Amino acid sequence: MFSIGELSRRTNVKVPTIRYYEESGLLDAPERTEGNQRRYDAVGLERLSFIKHARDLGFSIEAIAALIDLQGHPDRSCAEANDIATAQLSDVRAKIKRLRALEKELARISKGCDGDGVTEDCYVLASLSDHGLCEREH
Amino acid sequence: MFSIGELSRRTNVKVPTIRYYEESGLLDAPERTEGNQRRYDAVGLERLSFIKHARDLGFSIEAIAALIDLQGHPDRSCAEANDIATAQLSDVRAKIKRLRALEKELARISKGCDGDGVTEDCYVLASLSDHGLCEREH
DNA sequence: ATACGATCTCTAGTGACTAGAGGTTCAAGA
DNA sequence: TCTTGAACCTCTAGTCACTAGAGATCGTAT
Ligand SMILES: [Zn+2]
Ligand SMILES: [Zn+2]
Ligand SMILES: [Zn+2]
Ligand SMILES: [Zn+2]
Repeated sequence: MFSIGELSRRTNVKVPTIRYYEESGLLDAPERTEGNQRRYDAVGLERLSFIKHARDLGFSIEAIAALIDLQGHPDRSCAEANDIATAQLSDVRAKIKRLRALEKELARISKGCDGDGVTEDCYVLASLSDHGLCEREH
Repeated sequence: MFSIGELSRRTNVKVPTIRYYEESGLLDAPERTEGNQRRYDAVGLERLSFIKHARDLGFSIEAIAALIDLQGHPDRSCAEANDIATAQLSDVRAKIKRLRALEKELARISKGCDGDGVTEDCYVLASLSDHGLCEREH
């Protein structure tokens, strides 16, 4: 049995975030001391580690709630878990694609200015004013 | 002179977003009709196009405000504009790097599950429970 | 017994919008 | 000129995943 601060230290999840997860329904409300302080056990620690890892991989709170729900039904098909992971992967890939397009344009834009001129002639400002200078869509 | 709806159509920025930009100080408050409706001119259109383009490239409202301020002083050095663009490029690159690490782990995780088993044996759920299965940090 | 760090609840703020309520104005057609 | 209805107005609240702070209480070590 350990306090919320101890749980925080063991998982690298901040105390207010742990309370937020409880309020959001991701974490079960733990036991309390007589003085109303939360006390966790190994199950709580494992659960929070799962949540932390999933958040680090970019899953939304909603997706994590669904995954936790699945975990609670060990004999159900895991198709939905697979769907959630696949959707997350697609999402990440879409973000990468978009960011790569931005990277190309930004590299071009920042290369066009050495920071030595005046703003009137600045290629950064000119580029932002005119998408026609961009080499592709973004 | 045209309405906010017309400005919205020409820039592909939604009407409430235009009002939000005005409230945030990015757009000057335009003239109003006797009945209190906003009326824009070419200058407003140009300004909003600039903002839209910068937002599409991922610049924050705050950065855009700084860039607009620089635009208003044509004879000042453009070093700051260059700094802002460079910082944005670094930011995008850092995001790409992180997302690529996530992509690798997520690809491994979702490949390890074909969605045919039960959740008890699911590699997706096992991987989320145990960061030790990950091949690298993320 | 006292001190003091940790914990409690509650409210509000972040960024960049988006949605909705309830009311007013504009412009086109009759 | 009148009427209709789309477009406009302001204001509040909601989104996501936290983060910050106030003010009060608790737990534990000395
Ligand atoms: Zn420059
Ligand atoms: Zn562009
Ligand atoms: Zn599976
Ligand atoms: Zn991992």
